[in-house]
Amino acid sequence: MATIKQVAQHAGVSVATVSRALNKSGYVKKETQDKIDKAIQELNYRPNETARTLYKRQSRMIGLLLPDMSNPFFTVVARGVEDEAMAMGYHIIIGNGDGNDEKELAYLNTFNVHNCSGIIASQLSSKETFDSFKSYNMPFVLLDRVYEDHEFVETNHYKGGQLQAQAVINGKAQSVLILEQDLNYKSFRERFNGAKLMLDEAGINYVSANELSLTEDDLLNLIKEHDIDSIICSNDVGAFNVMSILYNHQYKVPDDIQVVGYDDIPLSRTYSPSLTTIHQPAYLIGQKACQQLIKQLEGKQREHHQILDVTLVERQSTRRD
Amino acid sequence: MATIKQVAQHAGVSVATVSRALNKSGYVKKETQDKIDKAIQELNYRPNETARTLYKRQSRMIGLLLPDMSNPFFTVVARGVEDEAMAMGYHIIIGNGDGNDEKELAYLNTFNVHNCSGIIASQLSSKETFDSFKSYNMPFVLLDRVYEDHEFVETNHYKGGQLQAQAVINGKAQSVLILEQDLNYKSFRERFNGAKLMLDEAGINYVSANELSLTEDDLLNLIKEHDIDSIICSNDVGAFNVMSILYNHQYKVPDDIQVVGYDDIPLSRTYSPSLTTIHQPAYLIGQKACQQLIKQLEGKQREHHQILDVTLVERQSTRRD
DNA sequence: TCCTTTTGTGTAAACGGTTACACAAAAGGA
DNA sequence: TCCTTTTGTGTAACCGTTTACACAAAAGGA
Repeated sequence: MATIKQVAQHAGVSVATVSRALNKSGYVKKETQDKIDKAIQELNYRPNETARTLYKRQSRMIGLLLPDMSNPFFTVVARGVEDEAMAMGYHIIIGNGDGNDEKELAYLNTFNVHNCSGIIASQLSSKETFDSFKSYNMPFVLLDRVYEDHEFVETNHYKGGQLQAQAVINGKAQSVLILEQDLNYKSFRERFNGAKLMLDEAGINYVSANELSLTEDDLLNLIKEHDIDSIICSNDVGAFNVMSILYNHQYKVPDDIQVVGYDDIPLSRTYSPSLTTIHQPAYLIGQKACQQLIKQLEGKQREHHQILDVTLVERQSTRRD
Repeated sequence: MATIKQVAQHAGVSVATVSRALNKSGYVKKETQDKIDKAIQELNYRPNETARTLYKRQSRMIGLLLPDMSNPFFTVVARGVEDEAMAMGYHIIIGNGDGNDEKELAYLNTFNVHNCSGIIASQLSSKETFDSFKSYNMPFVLLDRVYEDHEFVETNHYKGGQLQAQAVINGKAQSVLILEQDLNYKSFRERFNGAKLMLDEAGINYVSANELSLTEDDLLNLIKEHDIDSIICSNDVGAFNVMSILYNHQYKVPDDIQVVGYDDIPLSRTYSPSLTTIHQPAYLIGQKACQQLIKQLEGKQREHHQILDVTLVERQSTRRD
């Protein structure tokens, strides 16, 4: 690879001039600029980002920390981040935290020692991790599973919960099972509260259980015991799981039991029966978070808390009047 | 952030000694080592990777170029790469090529100017891109959609195609529709050939069509026209799509039409009906590719062409005797 | 014309590490 | 004891950029 020194030599100027020409900083005579451009062409020169980063103490890289990119929701978020970053001339170092403190901190460290200019993170699994993040003094934006006292992009989970309830109410629910996830996260808690409120108001019975620790037998028992006719799941992948179990035990969806998901991942449209779910603008979340981070980096004005809207998508897994 | 200079000062030694202590290169007296360790502790020092990279002209980063990480198959591959890289002390810069020459070259360039030590790439969309990759003289390993004359990790696509045919033959297929994808890729071509051979041998009729350009109406027409009772899809996501269309037009899977996918993405197990498909060890592919690349980086001996096995997973979307 | 400002360029010092080289002290061998 | 080898450490160059500073030439204003 050619270096700036070689370009300078080839063009018969100093490296400082080449650098100025390159970055359009400072004065450069037209002729000189042309000579330099020609030299760059001929040597196929591309400035070394590492050297740049070292001097500026800032790389044009963004650390992206997700719980697990195998989850289709986060995959789409990641694409949103990635495309936006690419468009703005940034790049992504990706990490999967797996809800594991140590891994999260390891990635935080990685991002730091690589002079990433900022971080986009979802689900810092403990308050301590979050505090560590703050202590690094790197710009960062939280995503989806957020802490109130920091910049974030999320969706309206409370409304999402309400809409889930609305969906089963539309299908004349009598006895509902709400499958929740870790209620330590504000997002899950709000969905849960939203759904409960709505069901309470409608005077509909419900029970709840933790989706993560629920076995197939647990589920079937709950259904029998409470005569469940509607299930609210904490995400689409979970809903598919539930529907699969129902299918294998001769429950008809939505006639015997209706199911509503959360996320609206791409497959929920083509699943059969297609899944009624809450649409979260995953790609947009990623994009917005990236935009917000870059604004933060550049010291531009911005909203510190973006809350995006969610909508109910009614498909075949719930009943309709 | 503390620098090596500060550590040196704090410990009362030179930077060279600190560096040697850090990297366990060269001689360092036990006492000195202890002093340095103490200083590192107290200053919370972590060496700056950028500076390291600049001198060594090698970062511990690997560029990962995928067609599109929204595809669950590649997501899992990516996790395999990521976990393995993490375990070996490397990190991943990720890029989505979207089957687009320009993007692929842009990422190649990014990886290069960031001094990535190597690249793992899938689907270089043209021979020219592939040649560009070679011209950068960076170590790289191809994945899944490979060129014969370079190091790669892939699966046995020919066998995969045969197994797909086997699956529908097991279900007493009479008239098969094969949905293929871009036959310019060896992988798709081999699957196609494998399936055809198998069907020919069994004396079963088949027609084929390109899945990417196929509309819903096209599909329904083909089914009617050729009295199709079995469909071989080029991947699981495509199979879900097909099943969704069949479901909406009152075709029963597998009784009227059986469907077989390819990839065995996580959801194919919970889909209802669960999908008969070809299991590709996606995670393992990622892992192996990463291992192979790192061996290449370290000049270690290795297999240049790894071909992993695939298996048929028979589930509910095909008939059985 | 002389003085001031603008334009254009080069020299050299950073950025934060690694390592070649030099050299001194300690250890080992005769 | 003297010589050789091993051990331990520091100085300074280097990696490839950016930029502060110095300075000269050109342009502009009176």
